[in-house]
Amino acid sequence: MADESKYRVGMVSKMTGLSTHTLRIWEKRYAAVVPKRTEAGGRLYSDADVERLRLLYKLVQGGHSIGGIAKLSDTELRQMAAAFATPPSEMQPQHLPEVRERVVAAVERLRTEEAEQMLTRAALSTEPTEFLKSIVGPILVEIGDRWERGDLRIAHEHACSTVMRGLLFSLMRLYPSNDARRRVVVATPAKEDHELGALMVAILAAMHGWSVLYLGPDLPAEEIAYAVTDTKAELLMLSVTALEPTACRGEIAAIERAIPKRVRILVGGQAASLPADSRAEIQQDLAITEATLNP
Amino acid sequence: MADESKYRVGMVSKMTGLSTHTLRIWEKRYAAVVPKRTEAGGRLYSDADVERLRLLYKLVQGGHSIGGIAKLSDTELRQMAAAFATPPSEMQPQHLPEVRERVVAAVERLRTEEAEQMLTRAALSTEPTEFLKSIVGPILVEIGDRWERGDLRIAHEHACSTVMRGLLFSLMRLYPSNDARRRVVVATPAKEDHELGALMVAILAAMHGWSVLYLGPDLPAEEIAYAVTDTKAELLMLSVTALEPTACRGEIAAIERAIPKRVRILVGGQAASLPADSRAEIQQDLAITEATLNP
DNA sequence: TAAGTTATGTCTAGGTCTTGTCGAGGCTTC
DNA sequence: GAAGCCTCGACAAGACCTAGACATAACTTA
Repeated sequence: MADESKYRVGMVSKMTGLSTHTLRIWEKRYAAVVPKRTEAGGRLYSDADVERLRLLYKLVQGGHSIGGIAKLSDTELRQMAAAFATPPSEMQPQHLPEVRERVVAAVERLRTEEAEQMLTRAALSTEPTEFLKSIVGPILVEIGDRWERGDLRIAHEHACSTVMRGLLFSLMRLYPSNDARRRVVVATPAKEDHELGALMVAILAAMHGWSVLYLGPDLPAEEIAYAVTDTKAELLMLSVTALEPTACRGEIAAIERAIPKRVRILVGGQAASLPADSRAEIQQDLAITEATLNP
Repeated sequence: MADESKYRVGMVSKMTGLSTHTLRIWEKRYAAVVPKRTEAGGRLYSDADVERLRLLYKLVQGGHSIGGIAKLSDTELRQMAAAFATPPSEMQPQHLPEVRERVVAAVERLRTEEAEQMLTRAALSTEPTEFLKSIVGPILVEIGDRWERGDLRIAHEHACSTVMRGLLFSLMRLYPSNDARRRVVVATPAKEDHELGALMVAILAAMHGWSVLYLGPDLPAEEIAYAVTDTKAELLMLSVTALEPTACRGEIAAIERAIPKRVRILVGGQAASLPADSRAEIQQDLAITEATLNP
């Protein structure tokens, strides 16, 4: 492990892909790497030097200027390279699991401000659909599971869903719907208290330019029908998470009878269930819903 | 690891999606970000600059004018992005009674975007307590009354409370609680579904620097007690709007038995009702609650 | 409704800075 | 003596800089 300076400049050129000219000029102008020398003045690079050069080259190819990065430490370079490996404009997908973990940990300690803060950051730096699918959904599922296992309490579940509701409401306000022609009503049938699914699809719709009337959870069939008719909506989205299938079918049938035929009906959520003769469509996957919402 | 200003304009362009022209002109016209310079005059952006630019771009894409938001602080931008679609600068004081009227009219026609927009403006241009007392409260009362008279439907009431909830959630996020010592838990007892009152006091508390754990509506006594104990809160605020007095007293008694004596308990809302031997305090008026919250 | 005004993004022009590549002339090594 | 390396100065392409002109759209005002 002694002095491992063993490569001469031509060798390093072949190893890194940089020309010998470039190697020399990077040293002269930016001191990007400063190899040892033989007594006669020849450059002798170490493995560490080569590693560093490869890192630099990678970053330069990625668009960084050598002048700007040449003086950074190896650690910083590695960080940048890691952050750079994936598309630069969005938060890295591999960070998402970590966000999930930390949010759940915060909820566990009932530190909702922390959870909120992390979620907000993630929401702002992630593509919204991705955010809903990779953060919000999984976290809700995890909290729900752990609650059923007795691992978490109702208080945790409440705290978490409160934070999520706040966040999703805020997110929805980011998309001012202005296209009055494409109206959609979003709600949850009577007795169905879980509104997070409805909020998520409401956001998707708003994102895609729809004018959203979000009515929230637990709304009787005739009220949903009234809202659809009154606003001349062309689409109705229902979310059913915990309702028994029978009740679900009953409500949906009642709604179908009461609204114009031209109104399309989408039903999503884990407990979605349709009457036999229904014209509504079940959509479990947010991605599919999103496709449906596209003009 | 210092404040590494390391990205040049072309790089930042790739990272943010803004053209180099736009980056320069935003700097020149609005001082949206003012990057460091190299000795030769080249722009050097830091990570913070990039994040700010992404935030700005996001808001601009969402319909804001760059001129209106360029000079806001990072915090304000984040809050806006997370909470409000309207920049704080555009707000002018408005006539509160008129706002009320117009909001109610919008709800009547199920035009929630309109209602939301007006409320948001009012919220941002009015002193928060004033806003809650003169706008939110009265509107809820009016809608409730007209619903009982059969003048409005459940759908209207739902739409209205949904808008309000969204707004109040967003409003709450404007006050990041930082004083970890003064913790307060806000919730609604079991079977009490109306959370707007709780949201209102939660906002008041957050405004006054409390660290708020908002648990939402319909929480069993033992869960509330757990949350209070676990977070070492020194204050518990309950809101009771529609619960029968007996149930209310029962829940409150159960909570009192389960939490430390030193925790102060405030109960507000139209249907607030205390057990005979209670040490809790009833507070109907937001102003009084606010006074209590003051250090 | 038409004609200004304002706000905003894009483009051009002419000059400076950055950076990779070359070649000349000289030294070492095999 | 051929190959490899060294230093230094020159050079061209491309990235950037400033300033100002334009095009467009939204809003005001006449």
